[in-house]
Amino acid sequence: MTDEDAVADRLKALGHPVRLAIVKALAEQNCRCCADVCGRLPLAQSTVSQHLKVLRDAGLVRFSRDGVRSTYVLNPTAFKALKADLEDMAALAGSAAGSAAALEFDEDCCG
Amino acid sequence: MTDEDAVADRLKALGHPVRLAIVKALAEQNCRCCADVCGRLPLAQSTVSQHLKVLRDAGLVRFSRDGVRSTYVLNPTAFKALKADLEDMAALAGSAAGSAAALEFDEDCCG
DNA sequence: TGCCTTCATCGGTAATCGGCGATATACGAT
DNA sequence: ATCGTATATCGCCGATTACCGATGAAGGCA
Repeated sequence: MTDEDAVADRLKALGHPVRLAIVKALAEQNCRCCADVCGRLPLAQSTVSQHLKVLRDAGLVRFSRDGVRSTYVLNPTAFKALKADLEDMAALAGSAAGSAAALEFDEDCCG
Repeated sequence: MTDEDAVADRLKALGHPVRLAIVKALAEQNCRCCADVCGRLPLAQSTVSQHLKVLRDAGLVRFSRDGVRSTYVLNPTAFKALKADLEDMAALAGSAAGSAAALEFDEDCCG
């Protein structure tokens, strides 16, 4: 898996409203087991477990089993990396748009 | 569509390696038509057009028709907004992880 | 041992996605 | 009017996703 694909996987993992809600839930309290997350969402436990697995596989969430419970914690490193990627894209988008505006007077772009 | 869903849609739109490559291509040169993007990717024109539509529908890319050509330009506002969302999440993840680390000495979390 | 709780995984189903070729649209040039 | 170019859309398909209920695995407790 290339680096780009890993970024795409993480973005894709976050690209679902339920998983965004799960991330929010995990952020609200620092320590959360699966049942807690289930309690906040109108979804079956199996569904929530699968979404948690997606976040886990993407590396966005760390997980440890404590006896019967599983504890899920957001992985700050992954989120920071993703933030940096978005920053890069935003910078590129900004400069591209700036140049494009300048080119409104220059019709022979798109060669 | 709620605000959260819009964020999810944008993340989802970026959550595909081909679409990331398209964003990169659009960023490299400030002005790009569909054929240019097609030239960089080993995909059929119809496929590229559909990916561009996904990016367009998500609001990540602006588009205008100049005669026969379509010009696609990255939308810096959308990228900045997404960057801000990721910053928020990274901050939440950071504080949550910090508290979780502190809780390594406090076993009675998770109710 | 047997029961309860917690969570993960399996199996099935409906919906969506990603890709393609073919076709449609729309414009410029001849 | 016709042709060629550039792009969008349609129809189709195989693969994947999202959801559920049911089942399985494993710890805690009586």
